[in-house]
Amino acid sequence: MAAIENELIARLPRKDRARLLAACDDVPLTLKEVLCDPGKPMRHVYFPVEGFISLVAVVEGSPGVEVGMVGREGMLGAHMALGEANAPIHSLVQGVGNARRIGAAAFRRELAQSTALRQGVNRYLYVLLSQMSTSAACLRFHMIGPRLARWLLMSQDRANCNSFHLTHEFLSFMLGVRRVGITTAAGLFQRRGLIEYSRGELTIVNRRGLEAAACSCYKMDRDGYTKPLRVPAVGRRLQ
Amino acid sequence: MAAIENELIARLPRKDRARLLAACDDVPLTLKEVLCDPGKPMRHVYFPVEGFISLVAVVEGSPGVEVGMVGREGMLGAHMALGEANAPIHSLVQGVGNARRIGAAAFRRELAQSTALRQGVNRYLYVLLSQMSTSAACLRFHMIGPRLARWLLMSQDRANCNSFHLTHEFLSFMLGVRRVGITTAAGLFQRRGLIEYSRGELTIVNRRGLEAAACSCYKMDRDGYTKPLRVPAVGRRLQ
DNA sequence: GTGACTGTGTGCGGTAGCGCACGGATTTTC
DNA sequence: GAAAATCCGTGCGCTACCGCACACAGTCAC
Repeated sequence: MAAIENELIARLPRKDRARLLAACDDVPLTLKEVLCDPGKPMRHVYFPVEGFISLVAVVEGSPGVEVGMVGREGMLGAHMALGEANAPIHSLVQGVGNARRIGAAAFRRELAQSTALRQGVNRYLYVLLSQMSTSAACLRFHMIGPRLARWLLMSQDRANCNSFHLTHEFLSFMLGVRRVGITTAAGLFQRRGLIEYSRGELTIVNRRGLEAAACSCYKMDRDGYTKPLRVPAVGRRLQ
Repeated sequence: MAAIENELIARLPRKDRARLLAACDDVPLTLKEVLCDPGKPMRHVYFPVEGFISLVAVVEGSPGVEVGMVGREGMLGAHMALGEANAPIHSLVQGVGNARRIGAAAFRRELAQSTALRQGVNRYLYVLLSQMSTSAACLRFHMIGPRLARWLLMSQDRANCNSFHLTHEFLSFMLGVRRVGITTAAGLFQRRGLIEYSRGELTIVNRRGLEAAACSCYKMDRDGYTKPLRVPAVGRRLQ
């Protein structure tokens, strides 16, 4: 097993993990690659190992906005476990890296064989629900600066690396604001020594400072991943 | 069986339905009743028959905002099927009526016994995910007027009745805007003959007109409930 | 090296929605 | 029937963000 592994996979019992990995391909995640479109059937399920994927909601009259992020802690295509073949949402690669990929049918077979996998996927679906509702409110009430800080921190957590390639243009798309809004907010962070960037290469310099600048949703998201990992015994029965 | 029934329950095979109903209480949904708080364990699962429930996300520095609606077409507590006892979000009764209520443990027993119930709940979870992502984007990009129209239409669909008790104050809370914003938008609708209201009693007069005034998210939501009801055969295996 | 392209900074007018505050109208309370 | 509470309308200044447009600096292609 690689030194670094997707966490849902890493938590599986050895036997289940081996079987799942045997059914997986190792694929690169290339920047801005579109992994699925809403309403279209998904052929594969992805377990990111490095890099991460953005879930983007699009409505009429908008270029889209990010409502969720999938990194090493999660997976893309969890809804397959709900018996739905079609993707509910756009998703595209945001941080380059690589992922374990498994075909839809094979994934269903693994689900049928592994209780632990079902548990992990279900738990992740729950986290996703919580994350989306938080994102919705954050999107509505919080200002660009704090949201940008949150986004950068979340990316760093998932990409596991303090510098990544992203332009203001792209960030503005993710946060659903104007490019200029990003320029202003990022410029402020740069002057305060929290980040540095130039021509699409952004580096987080002062993580603590950024945490202070982020809205509370960052903390909520983090808690979302750690807290629900313990479920009461009675809840495990059916998984 | 009552002339009107929750749709998830109505779709169950007769035997499963009878068993589930036997385990249910019939409870009234009273206005502004809080059915669960995030992070706290849920004791019951609700299947609304009439009336509906709002899912409300709260973040720091906001009074909250609605991110989802549960009516006859859905249920509150679907996450139980994911093995999580704790509610992911606030939910409170928004339209009075009544619901089938079942205890958490009993619900898990029913899930274990009924494939059809598992299918229905899973499908509904999928719908909820789609609905939330749409809501997030709608919240961000659409203006008060169209959002208000959408909200009224969605309520009407769920409450199954063209007039309900709600004040501008409450609407402003649901949509995450100022009360005055609602007054302005609703006043316009009233002058255009789409709705009528007075002291907390609001009536939809011209549904067509309201549909024209609503943002496209209304249609997206509707489609969300109807379209995914057909799943490819291969997807059913595990449910 | 020249030109094309990409990424960032700045400026300007416009506006949807905000916070706050007050006034009038109807209903409820006692 | 007087007092209190609820609900709705209006007005005013403010601000965060929008759309648009342009200038400038690295970077890349050839």
